[in-house]
Amino acid sequence: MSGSTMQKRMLDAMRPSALGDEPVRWQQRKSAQTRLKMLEAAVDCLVSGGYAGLTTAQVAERAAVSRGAMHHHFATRIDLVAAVVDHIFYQRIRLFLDDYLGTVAQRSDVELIDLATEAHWRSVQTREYAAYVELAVAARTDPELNAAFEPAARRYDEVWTAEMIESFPQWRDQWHAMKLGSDFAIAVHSGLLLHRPVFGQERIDMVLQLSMQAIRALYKA
Amino acid sequence: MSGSTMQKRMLDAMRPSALGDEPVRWQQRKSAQTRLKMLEAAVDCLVSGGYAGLTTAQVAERAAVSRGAMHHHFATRIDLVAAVVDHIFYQRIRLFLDDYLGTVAQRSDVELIDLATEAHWRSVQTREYAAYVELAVAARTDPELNAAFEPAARRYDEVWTAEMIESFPQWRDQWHAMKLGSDFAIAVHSGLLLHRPVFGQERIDMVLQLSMQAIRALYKA
DNA sequence: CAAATAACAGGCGATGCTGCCTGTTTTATG
DNA sequence: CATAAAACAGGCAGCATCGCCTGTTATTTG
Repeated sequence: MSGSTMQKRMLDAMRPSALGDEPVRWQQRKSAQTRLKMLEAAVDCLVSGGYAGLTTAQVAERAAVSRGAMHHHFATRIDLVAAVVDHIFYQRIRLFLDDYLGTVAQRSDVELIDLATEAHWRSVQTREYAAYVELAVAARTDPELNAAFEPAARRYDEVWTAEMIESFPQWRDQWHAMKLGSDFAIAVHSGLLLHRPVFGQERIDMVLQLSMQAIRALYKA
Repeated sequence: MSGSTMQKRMLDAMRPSALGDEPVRWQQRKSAQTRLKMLEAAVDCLVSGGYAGLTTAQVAERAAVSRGAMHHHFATRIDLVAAVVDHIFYQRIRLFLDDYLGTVAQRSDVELIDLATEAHWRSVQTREYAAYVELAVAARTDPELNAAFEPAARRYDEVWTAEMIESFPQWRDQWHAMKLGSDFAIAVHSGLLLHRPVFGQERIDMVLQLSMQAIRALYKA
């Protein structure tokens, strides 16, 4: 299984429906470009102001587009939010793969788990993950957001699981352990991120080390 | 070290300055009662509507007090928020101790770690922890809130650490390991809470089991 | 080249929140 | 009992945001 095949399959599975084939018309290209500019501005708003800071006026200002253009692409705020949700999950997959696949060349099987775990820890420190956390937390108390968020989150989880089974056929007989290790890493890393301001780097590193030991022990058993 | 002594010491360390000695005047008692009613209403708002849902109007309505009474006790919204922060940390300590100390009677030393870990997992499933998460996440993007939250969070962490050393003198020589286990449990549990809607109970239980093994292994080493 | 359509610009009223303000009632004090 | 002070009630202006609306420009198509 080549890295590029894996990358293509996962990205296809998570690609927002709005991003179909590459358009040829100038208008459509410009439109898609403006749309992307607004989505990136929305991520900026999420990171700097949280879900409450994701307002149509703020996004329009950051993206340097008029409120009219905003309304043309996203009729209501929740339409924008739904697009941002898809965009964030897509970017999370894309950025993780870019990072991880750049490290796996010429490595042995056992090293891959460590590399994947380390890549995951790096991935939670990105602005995209910060935006994801804002959405995930806000979705717990906002039914409209949750209606867009939870299905996307479930699909992301399914793609993640399926890919793990496909990409590591050598461990197919113990994929339950792989899934457990993945869930474990996800929980530890996001929890560490939440408590980072209080814990500080030193205690973070200690917990990361302990977690890695637990994951390695899981594969030996 | 008796449980009640430990309980008193920790609660004293985290008690909000507003809660001094028990007042005797009717007015002051009524005032403190109203104040508490507003703080509890604020927690309700946090849990059901997130930090953005913590508005002065909503809190006043839930607490069934006028906006004038609200303003009398908390001149500005941020004053209310700061009081809520202290209230939440105090309640977290109080509820955890109520739970944990109710389970430690007649138990051996090694069991205490398991019991404390289980009590901690229960504590993150309370409405008070849900409110804490809302505040912790919002504090990352709201400087005013962070100015009230981070000092309180650090103090909570210090009280927690100091108490661990005081309460388990038999393991004083390996308190670094204890601290690491505590940090680890905190990270795993809060991370699991965030991903609970996607993971589901079964995978949650698996990760909890794996985490407990890692903690036990930590104490054997 | 003309008609149609897509992309974009900006304004308006409604809504909800905040801070402040002026009264009213209840309790404490000399 | 009179006065002060605390606790509480409710209203009003300022501000930001949202959804919707009417124009304007640029591109496509017959």
